[in-house]
Amino acid sequence: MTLLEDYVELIADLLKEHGEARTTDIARILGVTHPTATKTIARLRREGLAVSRPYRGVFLTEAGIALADRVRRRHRLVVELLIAVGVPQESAEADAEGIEHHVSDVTLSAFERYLKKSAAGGRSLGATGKP
Amino acid sequence: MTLLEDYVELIADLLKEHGEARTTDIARILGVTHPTATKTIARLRREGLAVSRPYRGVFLTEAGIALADRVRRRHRLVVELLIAVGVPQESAEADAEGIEHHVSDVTLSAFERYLKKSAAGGRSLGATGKP
DNA sequence: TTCGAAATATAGCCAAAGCTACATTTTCGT
DNA sequence: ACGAAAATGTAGCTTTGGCTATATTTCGAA
Ligand SMILES: [Mn+2]
Ligand SMILES: [Mn+2]
Ligand SMILES: [Mn+2]
Ligand SMILES: [Mn+2]
Repeated sequence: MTLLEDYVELIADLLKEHGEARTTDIARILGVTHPTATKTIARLRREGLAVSRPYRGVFLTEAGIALADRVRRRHRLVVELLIAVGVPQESAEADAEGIEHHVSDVTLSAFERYLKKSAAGGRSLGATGKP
Repeated sequence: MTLLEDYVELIADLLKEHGEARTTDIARILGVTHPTATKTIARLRREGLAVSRPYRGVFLTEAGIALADRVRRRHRLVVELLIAVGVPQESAEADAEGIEHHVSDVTLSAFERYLKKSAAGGRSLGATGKP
């Protein structure tokens, strides 16, 4: 289940890394068929998050860029939190993809505080191996 | 977004507490309209998780009960984990409702280990107030 | 330059989770 | 016992995220 937010995040990445974001690449990377990607891109346009012309790539609007930034930050914090409490990296990456979309701002702030604390003195908890 | 799993969990609770699970109560508690609840209950029947006869209540099959148990346990662990890392209780309860559906078994095991550890010696991290 | 491959577009279908509107059946109070 | 209120059922619509099949356009290699 790839949400609209994930498209925005990926498109921002592709634009930064390759200067372009093509439908085929988006579909392949997200593991969906290209009509599915096309339809979602149409929604991005409708909602003012992206612009695109037929047979040319997709580009983000200011609003799209802002959303991508927020989504990416939240994604990273969720992965880090999961790893910090001892979730194996692979599971953390996989589960974060779903979990991230249900993390409120309040919860995200708590994650940030926790990560700051555990980066400092929290040596006894989390992904430090077997007891 | 109330998933099938949440219906099963709630129906199990209602059956345990009141001996019956009525469509109206299910709908009211989940905050959906009754046709939505009815439709989901039909899916529960189709998938062998519940039985029901017109105008009588809903009951869970063995499979339904088993699912309810797993879902409830996972729900509780997610809430506890969130609280343990410092998420305010209200946000923990609210966000867990969405997060729970994306927590794999591996991640859930990690949550369990973490909670066991932090119950023992992890006094410096989590919901212990301001530093 | 041209033709085949790759990319893109479009049409039409599905399931889950939601809604409103309306019909029917139970239940309950008088 | 009866009628109104409550509960339940049903029809039909929406959105999001999927799919397959088919048409069209663009691109690249010979
Ligand atoms: Mn995601
Ligand atoms: Mn993500
Ligand atoms: Mn839930
Ligand atoms: Mn739940």
